[in-house]
Amino acid sequence: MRYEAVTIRDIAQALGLSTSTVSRALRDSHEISTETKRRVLEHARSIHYQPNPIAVSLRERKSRSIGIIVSEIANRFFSEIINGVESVAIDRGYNVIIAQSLESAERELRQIQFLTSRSIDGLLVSVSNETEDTTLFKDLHQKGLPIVFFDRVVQDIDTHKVIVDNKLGAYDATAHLIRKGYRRIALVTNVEGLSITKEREAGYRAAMHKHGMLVDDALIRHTRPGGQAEPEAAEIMASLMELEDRPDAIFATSDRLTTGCLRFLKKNNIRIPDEMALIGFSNSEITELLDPPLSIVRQPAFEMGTTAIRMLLELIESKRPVTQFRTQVLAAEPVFRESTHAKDTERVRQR
Amino acid sequence: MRYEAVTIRDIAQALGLSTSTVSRALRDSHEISTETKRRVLEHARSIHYQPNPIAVSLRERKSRSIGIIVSEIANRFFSEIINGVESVAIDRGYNVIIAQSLESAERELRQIQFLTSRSIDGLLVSVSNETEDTTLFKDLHQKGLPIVFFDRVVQDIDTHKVIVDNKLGAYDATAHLIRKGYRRIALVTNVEGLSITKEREAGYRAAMHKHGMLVDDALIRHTRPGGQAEPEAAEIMASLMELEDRPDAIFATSDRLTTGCLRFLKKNNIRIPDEMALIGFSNSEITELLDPPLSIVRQPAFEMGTTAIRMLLELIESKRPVTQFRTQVLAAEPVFRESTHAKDTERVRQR
DNA sequence: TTTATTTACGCAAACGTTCCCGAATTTAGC
DNA sequence: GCTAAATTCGGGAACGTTTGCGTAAATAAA
Repeated sequence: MRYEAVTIRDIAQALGLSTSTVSRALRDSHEISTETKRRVLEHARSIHYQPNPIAVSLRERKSRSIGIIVSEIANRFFSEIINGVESVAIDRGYNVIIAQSLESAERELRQIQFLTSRSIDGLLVSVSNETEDTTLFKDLHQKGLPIVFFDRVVQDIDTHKVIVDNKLGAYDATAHLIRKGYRRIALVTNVEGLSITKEREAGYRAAMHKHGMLVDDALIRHTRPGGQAEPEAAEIMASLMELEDRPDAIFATSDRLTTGCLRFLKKNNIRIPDEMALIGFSNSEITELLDPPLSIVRQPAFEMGTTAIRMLLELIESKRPVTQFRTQVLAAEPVFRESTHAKDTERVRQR
Repeated sequence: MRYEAVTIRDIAQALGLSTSTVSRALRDSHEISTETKRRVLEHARSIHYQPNPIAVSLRERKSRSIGIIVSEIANRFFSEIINGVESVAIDRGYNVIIAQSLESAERELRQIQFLTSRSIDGLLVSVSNETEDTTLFKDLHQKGLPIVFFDRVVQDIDTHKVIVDNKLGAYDATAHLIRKGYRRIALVTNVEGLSITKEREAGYRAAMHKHGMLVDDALIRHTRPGGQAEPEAAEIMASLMELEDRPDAIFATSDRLTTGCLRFLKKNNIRIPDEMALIGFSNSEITELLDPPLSIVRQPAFEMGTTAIRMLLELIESKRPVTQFRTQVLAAEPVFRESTHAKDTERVRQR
């Protein structure tokens, strides 16, 4: 069921040349006469010659393709990143193979093995929320496979990384809530071990302290590793609502968590923001169309993708081993809308 | 910058065997003694042997990877399809290479060439809204490359296809609007040449006729090939609003168009559904959280992905050329919410 | 015992490239 | 004129597999 390909040998035979000459002619080597080059190029075009990339890969020991693994494609944040990655990869002649872990460490392992076994030239990684064991990445990195981490990075591997300023983003969101008069601010956040979780929690705490508010650990809730964010957000919300001293605002730190919280609030007819304010990290393009329009912290996902792939290509195409690594930090952009409007009491005061 | 791989030859030398014996042992050939097999397997595991897929591909002339091209990844409908594709591909040992055309015929061509040049075993295609020239697909198909079209299919290529029942879905949506008392129903739809556009328009017309309403062509609007759906939806809406006899309902036939219309209506403070009802094809998971909750026609995207890849694998793994092709039709599911609630007058009448 | 058959393995070609060497021919240097 | 240096090309190995064919040893059949 395979369609027969035209090879370099076909050209050679047709023109009475050797395969080496044809190969060199096609690659515009200086040691081939212009006349021969012309003949080869012309004939190659006429029979629609296409080099076999598999053979080239085998010979060159590289594939001009890179792998990217994210937790899930159907998440605007990640698909935007992928768009960014693809946009520059294509220009540079690289193919990108996309894989998703679906927040499963096992599946992540399997996908990575699949990718590396396909001799990709480099790897772009945002780890799943379930991965604790990072030896696989360490091994690959040590073996010389170029890796760039983005978003959810693993701390103790020394390579290029690109993240957003999660701490500042979380700080801004929290400070905004405080300014608007909210006092009991719950943090509905990701799995505890994740780099982004730590950073965002730090931002939350910093804002609270800065404004002289004490942090109630009962209001800080993490999701479970490997779990589904949306239903977990609902669980968390339910338990928060049972507190004798309920929160008056929610800060959710991911797309799915935010919509999960919103869904819960609407289902239970809890008015936003009067009874409960809501702000969340999100890259959805329709948060302003929600009811109410949602305050969010938006991450520069596309840009994150482009810088990550640029860093990776830098590693791949470097002549000698790179030892100087950097972590690029992008700014997150808070967008404040109705879901965090000033509290009733505050509104009165502000008049 | 490449990490040295462990090959079959390493195993052979270590065990004093030939590469052919090792190869056969690894593939569990019957002509290798169980004892030798045991030794080979054991040693292979101990040194973390991983077969080089590039070499296998070159030898086998197939790559165990398939390509999929969609208009854009960052669209819930397509990312769900991809999820479906991936879920069965992984199980069957296939890798899927994802590409997006971004509604550009040129980019589509380039991506397809890239995919095929990487000797993929098969191709999953939903064409861009800009493609008119389908000779590329015809050539590939004729050369024997297994192709399965999904969603936006090209009519005159005889191969497996999977679509949703666009006509029925559009019929349901339109009939629903009519039942709810809307009379001037505008159709904001995709590029004219697209298969899905024709089918959905046919459903719209059928519903209108069935209910004894005449179709006003001024209310049927198509987007331009290659354009951006959201801004175009806004344009279309603006021009519809300038009609002396305005529509009282909008039926948008894609995700982006629907949100584009919604955004326009909200920006111009047009009340939904009182001044204008809205229903649209959409696979967004948060349409019920919008303001107002949106009536939609949801497509079984994941299932579309799984059936498409199954069909493709059927073609790929078939021993002899397949000549009997089928088109699988999946049912779309309408979900009615507030954005198409009964018209004021109708509401009164219904009491 | 001899012959036929099976078992278990090695040799070498092939997949389509690239590139190191060597060699023939032409050109330059004197 | 002769040597040295370009110039232009071909031979063939290599990348890591798989597999057709050959063959020695072991076993079965006679």
